[in-house]
Amino acid sequence: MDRLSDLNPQQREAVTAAPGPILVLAGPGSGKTRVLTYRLAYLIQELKVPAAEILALTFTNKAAREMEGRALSLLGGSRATGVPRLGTFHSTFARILRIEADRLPVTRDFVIFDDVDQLELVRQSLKELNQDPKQVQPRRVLASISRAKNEMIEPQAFASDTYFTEITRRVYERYQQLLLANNALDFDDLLLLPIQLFSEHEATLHTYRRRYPHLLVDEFQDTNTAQYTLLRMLAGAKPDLFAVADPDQSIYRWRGADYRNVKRLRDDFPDLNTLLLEQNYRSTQTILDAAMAVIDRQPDRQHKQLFTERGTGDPILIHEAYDQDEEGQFVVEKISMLTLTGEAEPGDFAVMYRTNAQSRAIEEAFLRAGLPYRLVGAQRFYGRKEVKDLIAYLRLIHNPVDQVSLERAIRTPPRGIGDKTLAALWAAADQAEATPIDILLMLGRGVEVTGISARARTPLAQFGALLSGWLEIKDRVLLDSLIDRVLEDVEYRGYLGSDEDRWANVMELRGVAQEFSELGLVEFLQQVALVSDQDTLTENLNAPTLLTLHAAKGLEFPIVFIVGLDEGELPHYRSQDDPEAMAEERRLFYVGLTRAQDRVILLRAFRRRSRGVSSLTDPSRFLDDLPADLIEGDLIGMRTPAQAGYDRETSWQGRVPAPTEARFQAGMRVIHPQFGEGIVLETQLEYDDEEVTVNFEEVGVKHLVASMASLEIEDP
DNA sequence: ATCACAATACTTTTT
DNA sequence: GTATTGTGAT
Repeated sequence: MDRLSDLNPQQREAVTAAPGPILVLAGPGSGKTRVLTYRLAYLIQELKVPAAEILALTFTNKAAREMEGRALSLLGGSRATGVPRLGTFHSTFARILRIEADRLPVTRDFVIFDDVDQLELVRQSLKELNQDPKQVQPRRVLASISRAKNEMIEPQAFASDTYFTEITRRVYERYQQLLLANNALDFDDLLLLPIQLFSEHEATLHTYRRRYPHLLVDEFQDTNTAQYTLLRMLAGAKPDLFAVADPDQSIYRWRGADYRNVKRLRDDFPDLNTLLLEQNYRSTQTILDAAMAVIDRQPDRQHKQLFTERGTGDPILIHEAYDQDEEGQFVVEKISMLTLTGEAEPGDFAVMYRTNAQSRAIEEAFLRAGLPYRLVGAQRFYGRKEVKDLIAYLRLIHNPVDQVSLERAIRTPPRGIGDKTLAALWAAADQAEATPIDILLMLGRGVEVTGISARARTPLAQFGALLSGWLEIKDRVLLDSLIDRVLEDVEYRGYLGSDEDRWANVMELRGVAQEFSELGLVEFLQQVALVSDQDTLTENLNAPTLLTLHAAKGLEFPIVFIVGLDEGELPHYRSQDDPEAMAEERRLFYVGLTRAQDRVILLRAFRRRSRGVSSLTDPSRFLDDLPADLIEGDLIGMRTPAQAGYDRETSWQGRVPAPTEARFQAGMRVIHPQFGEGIVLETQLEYDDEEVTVNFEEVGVKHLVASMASLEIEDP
């Protein structure tokens, strides 16, 4: 292969390794995706493997598409041997399930339930079990069920040692029944069912083993038990398996990902060929040193010496803003400055945060400045009400036993059908041993149905008539015409009123449907369920990108801002008492740092608003791990002992009464052990403390808490 | 009986 | 700031 000279010796060794079980342990920015793509091309061009025998699995659609693009350009026009199969775990096995639907408890028209639909089923199950949704949180139950499914634990095997787990076990059982009754699968089923299928029908497993003797896996450290099991099944005893992994970038533990699968792979394949990629092609040495300092604090971890030939580069800038609004303002100002001086383009910047909710303050800063930005994810397009409404109609038309969609569609827009009418409809369906859809269609034709009152009949019959019209044309007209007809029939535009934004979303979805006209409703609905908007990054806009640290994995930017480096935010407070979760927060910070090519700018806010209340924050513990010689900025030595504040607030005796009078006054000269002398600009009494703004001669304006910052009034 | 609006509780990360 | 539940008007 002529392009092999593009690679360094380590990369070349990996790409040209003899077929067999191969694990490439790679650091960030070491060209993982590149190696994976070259391997794909190498198999086809040098080893003459028919492309159709290669199955490449990724976690995101973005990664799959990127690989596809790179591979195509690498292979040129030589695709005579077919096309490699490239896709996410979920979409790949969803496809296989449709092919093998005869052996499944669902038909090949099954729909995929997203988290909102799943939650609906959990609520329904809880109601049937006479559980108060206030006492047993549906979200918790669902999370617990999902965890079990990722670990391949069936309802019967689910351990129920507490009241909560017993409830969960029963809900789990009922939830599975409801899914099947709706002819639906959830995300976890897309992996679980293939496992069941393969273990029950060995011949089928062998068919797929023969079809794809060559496996490629990206981000192997993110596999969960179900995914690992599937890989092992497909791999067989003597596999050609090429996996790339970076355990330090494992950030999906909450989704069942287990980086220990890397170790399991070693145990399961004793002849595993493990290769290392340590040279980094992305970042400056300063950034790598900082990142290593952060990740080396992790216990039980093999040290990786990351190195680059890019030189030292700029120090890492740390800034403490007053609150989240000022944090956003600082980001925007910094970007404007660096763009104006010509040091960078708007598209060179990324702003990363722990939670989607944090994007708001940043967005507002951009909006105030009148500057454009790109937002990844956040308010998910497919999660919007208007979008879900339309999808509910389409799902109902495609799969009439989908009761979750029926309930949603029949209620929106409001047409005089409420709880009582629906209850009557379900009851009538039960009695007639038919589906609610059958009853609706009958009513639509003017047939009398016992159990349906005169009052309920009119709106139900009207809806039934509309439905029968849609079912009749669904196979004859193109997808976008079907959508137009539905929207028109239910007067959806009128329902939205003058909300142009929401109508625009509906039209955008119609636009996506238009692209799927050829492929049809099944493919469209699957796409809608499995493709998240995390993947829909508009490439052509030259503007800063706003995204979560999770969404940032696999990407790189010249200049990276990470905001919200406060205790409770990053690390997130939900990870506080679980060491494994805390370790993951650290890896998340590591991932963020290593996205940067040239510069990293870290921000934290002294005061932060969450849940409506504004409170003071402590700087993130991760800031302490950055070597002093790599950083510059105004936070150095600022970290306050977190416990000092806690002790006072939680003990009864030592409770400090709220100061009734400010000790400091504007204009006073004060002295601070670290910051030196300064003048008080402003003071403010805050529930049990005094907040002082001081302009220090040496270090500029600082916000301090009087009781904690040993601030002294200077004698005149 | 249904629907709009107000009050209330809750808030990680994503296929 | 948002999802869910409760209440009062139609």
